[in-house]
Amino acid sequence: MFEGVDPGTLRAMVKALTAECWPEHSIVMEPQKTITRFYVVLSGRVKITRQNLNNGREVTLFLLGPGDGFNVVSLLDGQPHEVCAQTLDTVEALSAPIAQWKDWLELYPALRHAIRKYIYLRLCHLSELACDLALHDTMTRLSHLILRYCNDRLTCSDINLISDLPHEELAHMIGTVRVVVNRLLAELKREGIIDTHSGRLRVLNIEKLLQKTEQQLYSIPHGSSDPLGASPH
Amino acid sequence: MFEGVDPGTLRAMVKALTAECWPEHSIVMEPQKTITRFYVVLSGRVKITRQNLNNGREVTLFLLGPGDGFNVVSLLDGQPHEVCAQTLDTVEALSAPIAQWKDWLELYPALRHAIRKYIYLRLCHLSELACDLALHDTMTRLSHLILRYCNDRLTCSDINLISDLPHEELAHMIGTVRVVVNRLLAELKREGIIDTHSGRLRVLNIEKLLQKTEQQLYSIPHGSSDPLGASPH
DNA sequence: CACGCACTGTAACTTAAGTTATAGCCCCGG
DNA sequence: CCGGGGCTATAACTTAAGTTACAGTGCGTG
Repeated sequence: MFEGVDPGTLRAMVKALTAECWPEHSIVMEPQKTITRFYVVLSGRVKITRQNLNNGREVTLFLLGPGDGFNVVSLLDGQPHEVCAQTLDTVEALSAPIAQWKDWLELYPALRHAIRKYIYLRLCHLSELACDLALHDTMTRLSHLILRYCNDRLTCSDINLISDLPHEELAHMIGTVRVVVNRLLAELKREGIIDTHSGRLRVLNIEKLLQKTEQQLYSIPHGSSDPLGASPH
Repeated sequence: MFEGVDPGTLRAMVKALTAECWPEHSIVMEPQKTITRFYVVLSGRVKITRQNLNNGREVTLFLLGPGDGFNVVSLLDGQPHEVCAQTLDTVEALSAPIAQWKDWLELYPALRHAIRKYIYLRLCHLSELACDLALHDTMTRLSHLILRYCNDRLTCSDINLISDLPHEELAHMIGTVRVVVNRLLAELKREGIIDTHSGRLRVLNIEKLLQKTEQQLYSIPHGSSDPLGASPH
């Protein structure tokens, strides 16, 4: 979030920031407050969600951890937003009024660049989410989710932010429901791709997990008169 | 896109802009070119899409018309993006290299604000799309689409940008397929909510269309034991 | 140490929505 | 005025994924 911003600037800013703390599973802000302050998470996780009051469904647009900022729209002169921010753990955060942030943005080019880059990441995340929802089945979406939050692509023994989430929360992140996530995780476990012990998700075989995301490839396309005579299967 | 930017600034900019024109149904740029130039549409429509090569599915992230800009990510120092821009009509556009736009952004605060606001709108649109896909059924999504593109909420006799699109394109905008859109439109027609003549979609009853988006409310919730003392079985 | 609570695990069933197929319509060009 | 291409319309069928229900498991607390 603040990469490339020099320590002097940060020190100047920190005096004007207010520290706040919320217990786990509490609501950080209601829609009408989405345009008053911009927050930076210090510890704990916050989810930005939206609900459908008719059918009780919920979707998580962003899962934020230490170093993440939220209420980006407020920095873009936006209107109040129909989103809800909720904590998943005990959360500490710093915040300042929007007007203050705007002053800083005018004053410090490095901050401007950092925020610009951060907004870019947010845009990417949202378009990823929308594409996933529109183009892929639930298994592919779940695999994507696990892969995306593998913090280290090589070792991949730890899936921070996500590894201890209940199935319900995972479901919200890929636009489905608890039972389906459970079903899919059971399948992945059966195939030795993942493992869950004491409520922690671990990836055992990242190659196989990657294959899962493209499994549609392997399903034979009906007619199946193959071009080169070699019959598959 | 350029609201609030004074004519002097625009005049200064226009000299450095390159005019381009593409025929309908042509590809404007490939993913690797998404970080070289920023475009502003003068006439015609452009769709920003993403595809799933496995199952041939496609989703339209943005439908842009005159006055819209595209390649916003490039202004945010982004990486190349796996999106594809295609024209729906003959399209005229102005463009300039990213570096040029960045200079302008530093020079003209009004332009900075305009772009900021525009990016906000894009973020909103994407989060709307993601929420719709995750939370609502296809009928609700289609109704939302029609309502959103009703250019005038009162008269609503014209659905610009959308009214002459083939069902296939509408389907891409709500993450479904042609046949389903056709089915849903047939239902809306049967109920006298819309009308299609000579390939143009028109809204006849906007109230009823609004109701369609919340229809989940009216479906009786199975058991239906009354709220006043009946045992929930 | 047992009670309750929050979560996981599964099975049986239902349904929305995707797939396949085929017929008809309309406009444009030869 | 005929034929073909692109689009609409509709029906029959299939399936992924959502729903309901209930049993099991583990953990913290009184």
